[in-house]
Amino acid sequence: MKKQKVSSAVIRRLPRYYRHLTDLSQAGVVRISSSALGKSMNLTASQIRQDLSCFGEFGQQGYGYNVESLRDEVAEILGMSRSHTIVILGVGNLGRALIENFSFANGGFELTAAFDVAPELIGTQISGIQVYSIAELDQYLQDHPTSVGVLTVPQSAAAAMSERLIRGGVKGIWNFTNSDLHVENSGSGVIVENVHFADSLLTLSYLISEEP
Amino acid sequence: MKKQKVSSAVIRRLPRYYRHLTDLSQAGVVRISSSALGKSMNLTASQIRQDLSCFGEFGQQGYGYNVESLRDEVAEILGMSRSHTIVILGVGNLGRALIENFSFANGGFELTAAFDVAPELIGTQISGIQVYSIAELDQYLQDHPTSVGVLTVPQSAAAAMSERLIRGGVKGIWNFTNSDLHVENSGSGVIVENVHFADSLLTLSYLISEEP
DNA sequence: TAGATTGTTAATCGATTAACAATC
DNA sequence: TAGATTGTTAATCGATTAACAATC
Repeated sequence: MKKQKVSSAVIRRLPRYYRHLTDLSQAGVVRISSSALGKSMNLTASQIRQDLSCFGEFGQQGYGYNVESLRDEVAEILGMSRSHTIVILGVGNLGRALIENFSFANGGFELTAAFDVAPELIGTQISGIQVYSIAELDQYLQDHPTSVGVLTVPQSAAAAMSERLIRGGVKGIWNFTNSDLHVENSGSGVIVENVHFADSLLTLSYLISEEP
Repeated sequence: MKKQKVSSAVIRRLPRYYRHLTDLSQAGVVRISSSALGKSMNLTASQIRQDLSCFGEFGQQGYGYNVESLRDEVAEILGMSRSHTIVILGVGNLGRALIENFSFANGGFELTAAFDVAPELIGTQISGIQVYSIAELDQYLQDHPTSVGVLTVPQSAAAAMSERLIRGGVKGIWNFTNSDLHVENSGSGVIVENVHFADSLLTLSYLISEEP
């Protein structure tokens, strides 16, 4: 794998490559050219070749790319085989929705625990995942090295929970609270990935409002 | 409001401006300069002035911007005062989480109905929102002009539901299914805004895997 | 008035697209 | 071999940053 800083634009396209290649593979497609893949993904062939060249040489002149092996390469690039572990903070509707319906395993993540403050939830299991008291979080993280913490807590709790996750040694925070976490100054190198529903809907609002 | 095509990069920053200005306003801040706002949002002062200049002149030399009135301008630009209506397709965990916990009203949207196939849900209300049978969708959209449809259905149903929403005359689709909808060829001008959890988590996976 | 800060024009930087020699 | 298609270098396009006259 080449060592060069890969631009964020490229990184954000990688999961789409993975998704499309998975679909193609399941549809039985064995090989594909950059121009065919581009057509199906709404990208130029140039861009696809340029993107992939950040990571290596996966194609063959005159042939194109083998769908399955390219898919595997992208999975590897994305770190999907690294057995990351993940815990969820906040078992409200959204936390529960993720636990019950989101396939962490498909992304190479193992969901190991959930945490909440509600006494009626603590000690129960949801889809086989144990719910602990938030009070046990720090100890848990110490005992169980964890790659990512998911923040599905109320916005008012976001900053404090984020700090505890960082102190607990997570490498990333998947933030569903409608706020910008400030982790730069922690010097921890922790990555925050935001899923801002509200921002997303407002973007849509703008786009439909501008229509003629 | 100036008429120029505004770049997607700028549009995606607008909700963040709105969010930060709301916070500032609630914190009692009356005026702010582009450089101070930039510092708090991790943008350059230039970029902020450049962004805002796409839509008009909202500042004053030597003073900066009035927080509250800039916030109101951004809200207007985002179309938040247009009384958009919205319906949810799919009342699983995620649909329910949105109905019960997401404040559509904060974004200027009125949530008017939900649809599902489950007999035990149809006819009930969730947080005051009536759940209809998916079979009634087309008639409903005909009777109640709707701005946006939210797709929280299983991926297998996404394409069909998307088509029915478009035929029903929505202007936008808020897509939570892990798939790329192809609406370009419908010639309808419908806007799709995606919230791809899986892509987001894979991006995070990449970023934490690259760390030293 | 002097200092601060805007909106805008120009300069720089980065990302996308095009072109093409290499080669399967 | 001839045709197809890659990886990469060069050209273009767009977005961000810097600079500055205008002015509150």
